[in-house]
Amino acid sequence: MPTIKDVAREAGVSIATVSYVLNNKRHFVSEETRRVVLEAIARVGYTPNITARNLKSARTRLIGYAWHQVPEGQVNSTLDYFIYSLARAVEGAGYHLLTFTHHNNNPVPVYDELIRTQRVDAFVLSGTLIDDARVPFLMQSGFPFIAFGRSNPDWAFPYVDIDGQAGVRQATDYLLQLGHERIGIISWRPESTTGRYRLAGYQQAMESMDMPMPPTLIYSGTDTEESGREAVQYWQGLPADERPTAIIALSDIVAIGAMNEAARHGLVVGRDLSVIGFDDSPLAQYMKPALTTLRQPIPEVCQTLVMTLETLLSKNLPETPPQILIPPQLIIRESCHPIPPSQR
Amino acid sequence: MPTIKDVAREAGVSIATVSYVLNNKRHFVSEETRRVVLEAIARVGYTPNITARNLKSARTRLIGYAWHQVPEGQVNSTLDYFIYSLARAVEGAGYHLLTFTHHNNNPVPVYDELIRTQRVDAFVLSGTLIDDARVPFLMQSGFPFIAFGRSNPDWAFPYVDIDGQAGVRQATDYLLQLGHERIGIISWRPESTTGRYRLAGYQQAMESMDMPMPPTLIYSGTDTEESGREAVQYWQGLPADERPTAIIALSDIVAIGAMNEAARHGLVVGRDLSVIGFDDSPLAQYMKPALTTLRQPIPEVCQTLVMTLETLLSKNLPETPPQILIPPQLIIRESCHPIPPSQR
DNA sequence: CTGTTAGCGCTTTCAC
DNA sequence: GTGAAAGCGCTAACAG
Repeated sequence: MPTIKDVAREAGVSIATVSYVLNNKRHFVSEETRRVVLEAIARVGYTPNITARNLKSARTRLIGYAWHQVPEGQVNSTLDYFIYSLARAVEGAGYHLLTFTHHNNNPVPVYDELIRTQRVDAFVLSGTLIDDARVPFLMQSGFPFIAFGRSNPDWAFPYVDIDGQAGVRQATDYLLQLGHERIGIISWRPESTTGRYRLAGYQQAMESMDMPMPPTLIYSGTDTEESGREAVQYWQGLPADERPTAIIALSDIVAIGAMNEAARHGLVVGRDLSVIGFDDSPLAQYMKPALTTLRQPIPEVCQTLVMTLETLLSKNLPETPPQILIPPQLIIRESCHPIPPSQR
Repeated sequence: MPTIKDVAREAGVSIATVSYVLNNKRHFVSEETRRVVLEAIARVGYTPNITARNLKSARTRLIGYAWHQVPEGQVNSTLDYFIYSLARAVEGAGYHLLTFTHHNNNPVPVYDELIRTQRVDAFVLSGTLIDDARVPFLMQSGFPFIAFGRSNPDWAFPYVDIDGQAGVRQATDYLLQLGHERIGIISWRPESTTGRYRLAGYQQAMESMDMPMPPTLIYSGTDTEESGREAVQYWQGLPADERPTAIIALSDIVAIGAMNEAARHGLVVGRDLSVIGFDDSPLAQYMKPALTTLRQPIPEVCQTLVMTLETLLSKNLPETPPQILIPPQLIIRESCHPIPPSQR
C-alpha cells in the first residue's frame, strides 16, 4: 500500500503538502501544486491509512453496538431491522459499526474494555432494561453514548425511544371508533417499562371515552406466542358478555399467539374478534388475516439516534441529555372489523 | 487516559520495559521489575491504546462483514443468527466485527474502500451468489477473505458452506422410509446454486431408490411464502394420483407457505401431507404442526469460518483454498407422518 | 535485563 | 505557499 511519502516523492513535494491537499485546508496550496499532488495520488493509487489518522486524531470513527443475546429459537425482527438501519445511519455520518456480544447478566466489563482500549468513539445501546447496569456505568464514565429505549425514568441520559403510549392510545382509539367497547389488552410484566408505557396508552384512551375497564380486560402476559394463546384461553373461559371483542397485543408475536388460539376456538379473527399487534414484524403481513399493527419507524429512529450522537460527540454538548420520543404508525390491515351495532 | 509513558514514570522504568511486560516477552524482565510495572499499571489504571498498537503492527483486529440488504418486510433469520454467531466467534479469536452495508447491485466499491483505507484485516462474505462480483474482486486483490456459501464452482476461493445436497438427501431418505413415493420438491430458480445443490440431494436420494421422478414433482419457485402457496396450488390442480404425498421446501418460509395453502385446501399437514423445511428458523417450532426441518449448524459454521480465516491470516497460508462443507441436521417434529400402506 | 531510539502513517504547528 | 519537524502511543531492534 502506498503511503503519503510515496505520493510526496512522486509529486516532488513534502508530505505536509500532500496532507494539506488531502484535508483541503484553507491554508492555501497553489492550484498548480494541488493538481500535481492529486495526479500523483491517482497515479500511485493512494488512500490515507485510517489507523494513522485515528492515532493522530485520537478518534476511531467506530460506534460500538452490542448484540442482543438471541434467546435460543426466538426471533426479534425489530432489533434485527434496527441494527441494519443503524449501520446505514452511522455510515451516513462517516462512522462504522463495531459490533460485539456480551452476556446479559454482566455486560459492563465488555463496555469498560472497549472504552479503556479506546476501541470506539461512542456506544449505541439497545434493549435497555429497568435498572440497566450499563446506563449508570456509562453515565459516570462520561463516555459518549445514546440508547434506543428508555430505562429508569429518573436517569438523565440520552435516548431515543418509540412512544408506545401514543401508539397504543391510537390503536385503542381506532378500535373504539370501530364500535368496540370491551377491548382486551395483553400486557407484559409490570417490570417492563416498555409494557407499562404501552398499557398507559390503552388506559388513557379508554378513560377518555369513559369506557369501563374491568380487570378482566387486562391480561398480564409476556412477550411470547404462548402468552397470546393463554390470554385468549383465559378470555374464552369468561362469560360471553365479558369477553373482549377486540384485543391489543404489545407485540406481533403475542398477537399471533392470540390469533392462533382464537382460531382453535372457532373464532374468525377480523369478524368475531379484532386483533392489533405491535412492531409490524415481517410475519404480520403473512398472517391470515393480515395483522393490523403499530409499525415502529426504525429508520427514522436511527437517523435521530445518529444525529443526536453527533451533537454529543461535538464540543458543544447540550446542557441536558436529549430524550426523544417517536410515535409508531398504525398500519391497518385485515384483522380488525367494525362491530355490528346489533352486537353492542 | 493514561499512556505507557505514565506507567513508565510511575514505575521508574523506561517505556520499553513497560512494553516488554505488557507483551510478556521471553526477552526477560526481572521478576522484581515486572512486579513494579504491574503495580504501576494497576495504580494508574492503564490499558494499551489499541489504535497505536494497530498502527505499529499494521493490523486492525477487525473483520469486515457486510449486512445483507434486508428486502422490505422480509425476514432472514438464518443470516441474523449467523452474524450473531460470527461476532461471538471472531471475539474468541481476539477480533471484532466491523459491519457495513452496501447496495446489492454494486457492492465492490465499499469493499475496495475498506481495503484501501486499511480499515479491516479480512472480510467474511455471506449471501454469495453465482457470479458474485465480490469474489473475483477479492481474489485478485489478494486481500484475505472467506465466504459463508459457495459461488461459481470453478472459482478457487476459501469458503465454508452448508452441505445442502447431503441435507436434502437425508430429508428425502427420511420421507422414503416413511413410505412416501411421490415426494414433491419446491426448488429455486436454476440460477441459485444453493438451490441446485439441494435439488441434487433430492434427485440422488430418489434415484438411489429407483423412485420415478416425473417433472410434475419438481416445482420451480423462489424463496418466498407465496412460492410455497403456489406450489401447493399447482399440485392440487393435478389428478389425485399424481399429487405428492410429501413436500420438501428449500426453506422454512416456503414450507410455511405450503402448509398455509394446504390448510386452505382442507389438507391436514402431518396426516394428508408431509412437509419438510430447511433452516430451522425460529418460526418452524411455532407452526401447527411444528415443522420438521433441516437445521443449519450456524455456530459450528462460524467456528470453522474463523479458524480457517486465522490460518489465512497467518504466514503459512495453505496452498489450495480451504473449501469446507458442513452437513445440516434433520430436526424431526410433527409435520411428517408415515403413509399408511393402504394409501401407497 | 533494561534503556535509547527509530519508526508505523499521518496531521499540524512553526519557520522560511 | 511550502517544508522541516514534532508527536499521537506503541513495539522492537540494537546497545550496553
